[in-house]
Amino acid sequence: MTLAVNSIETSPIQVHNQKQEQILQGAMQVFFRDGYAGTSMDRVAIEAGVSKQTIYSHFQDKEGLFKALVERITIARYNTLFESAQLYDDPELLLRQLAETYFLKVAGDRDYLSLLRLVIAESARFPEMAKLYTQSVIQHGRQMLGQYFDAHPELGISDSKAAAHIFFGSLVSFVVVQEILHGKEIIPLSSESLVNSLIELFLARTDN
Amino acid sequence: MTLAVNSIETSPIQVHNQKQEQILQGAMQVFFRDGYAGTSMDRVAIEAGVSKQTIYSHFQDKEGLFKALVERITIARYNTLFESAQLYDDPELLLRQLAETYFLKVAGDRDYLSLLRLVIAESARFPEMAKLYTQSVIQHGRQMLGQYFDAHPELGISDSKAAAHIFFGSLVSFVVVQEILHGKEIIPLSSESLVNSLIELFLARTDN
DNA sequence: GTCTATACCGAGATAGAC
DNA sequence: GTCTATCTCGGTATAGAC
Repeated sequence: MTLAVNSIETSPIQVHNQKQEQILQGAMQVFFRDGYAGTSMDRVAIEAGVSKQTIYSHFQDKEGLFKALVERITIARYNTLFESAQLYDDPELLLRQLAETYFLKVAGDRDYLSLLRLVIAESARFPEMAKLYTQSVIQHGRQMLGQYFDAHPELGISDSKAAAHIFFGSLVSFVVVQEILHGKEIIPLSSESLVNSLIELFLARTDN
Repeated sequence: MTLAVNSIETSPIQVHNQKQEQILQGAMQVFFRDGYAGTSMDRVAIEAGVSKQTIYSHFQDKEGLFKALVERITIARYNTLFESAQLYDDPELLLRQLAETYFLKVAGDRDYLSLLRLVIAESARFPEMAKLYTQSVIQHGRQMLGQYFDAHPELGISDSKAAAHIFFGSLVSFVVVQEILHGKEIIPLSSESLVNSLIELFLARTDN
């Protein structure tokens, strides 16, 4: 019951979280590269710089570590995806900014790409994970843009939800095809020309 | 050097291909369900109804079996994806038929969905496989539709390649989100409303 | 050409020292 | 709480009988 007031050690809780963070950092590298089944706990231990037993003292088992990792990253990163996005009233400005934010934060970031690939890869084994991703990312974006379309009838969009899917779906499939499926080495297509064509399509009725 | 004219055995080549076909059928079930790293050769042998050694006599190793399987399915299935599609001159008919063909053959077929998921999942480990898929499926569709757009300037499409990506990308992402990422349990969206909205967008300039 | 049996290694998970 | 050492099982791949 002695109080170690002069101890230079950080508090137990701090140490706990620091270790967990360290483990998750290493786990991310390996899971993102090798997938769930391809990842060995030995490699995670090496990559994180801890022993295997330390991992098992912080997480129940391999599945628990994996779920904790993906949930953490999905929520942390995607809840802030469009937080910096200003809701311009001008449609062209808004659409352009949404697309540029998405390309900057997702297509340009290896970790985002790896997470997307991993969630798709494990969607059959871990359906809850896929649902969390869909809710955090897709639903969020679709609802926001759908509401915007509803508030701007001059765009002449009859089905705002479907239109929002088309907009974000074009961005997602661009990333999937060009970056993940190596499309940029086979069918070059710049993100700028995609965005310009999207603007052209969605604003066709206002230009006339 | 005797000719076994009365033999009731099938020819060696026949037997060879039959066994290979049998192995590939079993391998497909397991690889599609468990992914590359999650698949064991024992399970493939059980599923295919042969011994493990038989597999190794027909294919070099696990990697060779996997590559042979995916190449075979990708080429066989996707080269015939749009072969039945009639090239209607009317834009609405054409777009509608392309979308319906895609949904019928891809979204409605568990094997197509599994192949797409698998190719994405293994795109880092097997980039050549991803490139083959991109060439056989994406490039094929984009080129065909891009040429159609170029031949129909009345649609007012300035960038035919980007527009073709938007069209097919919306279909692909619909399948990825709704079917693979379990979106249909979270954000219901019918394929009909998607197609109608696509038509609305792409034909906006001809309606006026 | 196909089977059964086996070699050998690396996987996930745990015991026990400190 | 963290480490080293170890258990046990299932993995890929092969040897040898028929």
